[in-house]
Amino acid sequence: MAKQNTVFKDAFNRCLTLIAAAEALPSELELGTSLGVSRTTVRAILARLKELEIISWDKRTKAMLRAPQPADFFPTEETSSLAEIIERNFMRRILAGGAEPGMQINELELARDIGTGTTSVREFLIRFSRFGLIEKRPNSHWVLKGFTRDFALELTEIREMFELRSAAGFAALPGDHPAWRDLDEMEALHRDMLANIDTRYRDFSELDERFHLLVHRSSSNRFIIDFYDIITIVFHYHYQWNKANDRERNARAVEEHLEYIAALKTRDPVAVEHACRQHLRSARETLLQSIQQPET
Amino acid sequence: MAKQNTVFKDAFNRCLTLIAAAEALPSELELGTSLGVSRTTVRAILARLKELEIISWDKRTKAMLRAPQPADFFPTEETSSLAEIIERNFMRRILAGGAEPGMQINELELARDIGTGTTSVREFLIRFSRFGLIEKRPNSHWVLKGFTRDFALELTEIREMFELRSAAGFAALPGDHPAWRDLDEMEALHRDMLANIDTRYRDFSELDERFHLLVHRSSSNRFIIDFYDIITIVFHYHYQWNKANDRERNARAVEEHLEYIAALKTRDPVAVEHACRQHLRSARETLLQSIQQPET
DNA sequence: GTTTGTTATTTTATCTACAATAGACAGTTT
DNA sequence: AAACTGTCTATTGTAGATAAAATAACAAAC
Repeated sequence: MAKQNTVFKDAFNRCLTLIAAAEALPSELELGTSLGVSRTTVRAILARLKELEIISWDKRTKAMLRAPQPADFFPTEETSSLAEIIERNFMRRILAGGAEPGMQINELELARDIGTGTTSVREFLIRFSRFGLIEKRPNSHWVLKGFTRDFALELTEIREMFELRSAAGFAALPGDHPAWRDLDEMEALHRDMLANIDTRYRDFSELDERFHLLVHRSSSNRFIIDFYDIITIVFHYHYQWNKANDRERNARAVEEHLEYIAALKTRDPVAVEHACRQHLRSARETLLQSIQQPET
Repeated sequence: MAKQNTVFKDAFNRCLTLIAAAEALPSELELGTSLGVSRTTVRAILARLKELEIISWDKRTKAMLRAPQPADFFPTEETSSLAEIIERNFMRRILAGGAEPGMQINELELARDIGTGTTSVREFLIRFSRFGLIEKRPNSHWVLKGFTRDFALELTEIREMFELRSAAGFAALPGDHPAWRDLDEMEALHRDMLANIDTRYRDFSELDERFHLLVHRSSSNRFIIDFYDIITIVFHYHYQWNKANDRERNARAVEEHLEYIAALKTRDPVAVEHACRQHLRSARETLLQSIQQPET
């Protein structure tokens, strides 16, 4: 197999939920842009919808025949791209499993375990290397540097520099900048979550990511925004892995975000810095607490 | 061809210059470590040396038969790794050639032009993408973001944050830290160069890189050190490409480095920050001047 | 003028194969 | 017995091939 048709399968599934609501089907081109795929793929999707007799399709007359059933969807395992599969697999190994720093990483072995070719694994490792957790020895293996205390400290040091700068930049944005509206929206989402924190606290990870990204984007510096990818992936997997006290931790974090947002709105640099530092301090604590070994 | 034997050829050449001086040949293992290659490669080198009748080789008795001739060396074109070739080629295209931002990059075309397989080009692009000059559209092409004024400003913004922090960290190192000796050595190199600036100014690029790396290393933060790769590659190719007034520019920079070094030695945070800012300001000016188009 | 049918072409994502290189182990020499 | 060498195996680096997906072109249909 040269290429899995995961793009098709994933778009097909999304298309099913999309059309379940709407009655009339839009044009091919329109469907393509709303699903984020090309016309070739859209036509493949339409062909399959017709085959399953979910829609009738003759030229530009497309009509719903029946509502999509759960059985119509492709299984979710088949909709993730290879890169996602490899990432999940790899992160599970190095975060959950006992992966000691210094361990060697073998491309072929990794590929076999995941059930994929070496090329994809290789490309993943190259992309992943920018996160500073692995390192390549040319003509030889990769070395796992490990999710150590040092790593967390170095990561948060940069994060704090960047976030303080971004926050100051945000507070200095002109009053008619669209970011202020986004911030209002963000505040509403936080208040919503806080009101129903007992049932919603698991969704905090995603909200957290969106909030900080909003702040960082105001820096309009590609290096700051790109660096946030590292934070995102680390915290994303970290949340999945370390669930101790997450209800309280997240509730506290939502409150801190609200204070941070309020400070931004005052546009007072001193207040912003104070709220930002406060939140960053507890984020660091949370991260450090989850790392067992007291590394040098 | 599955793999070029550039490691062998390069190591062979270095071995020729190495043994030209020494009389006796060391053991295979020793030779391997001093050339930075494995025993397999060392044995291939020895076999060729014997074939060319430069040495006699029987088990552990190895003796020089004649001095190496220029003709014995492999041509330098054959000693660069594929990654280096691709990098040079690509940088020439995007820096020297008129590469407009927004241009599409085609893996296959690039590979054909360079005379290599697509895999290597692809891997290069993935590695290179962390420099923020190109961006990938999944399932589609790469987009050149271009070496624009914006890029230079974003790059120098981060550089200045990191360097100020590193410089402050350096000044705070304990007095017996080995970095102080390295700094003395670095100072001597600068004085040497300044004394013969008319003939030596072309070597400044390399000295510059070494000096700043020394400062950054004191941060012992992998993200700061890694980021310096971007600075290095940009300035490296930038020097090759923009030679206007380089004699004066470099002379001035050497002087600034000496002031910077002197400030570090005082260990006075205020003096350090002042000298550091001074140097960073002129480095930024130099970079910006070389970018023609006044981008938004 | 927008949408579709049709068809062809281009380009990426991924697999497989193979030479170069690294590394391990056992045997040999001093 | 320590250092070195002969031999073998494992792994990486790279090329080439192939299916999925994107892109393009254009006439026909609405």
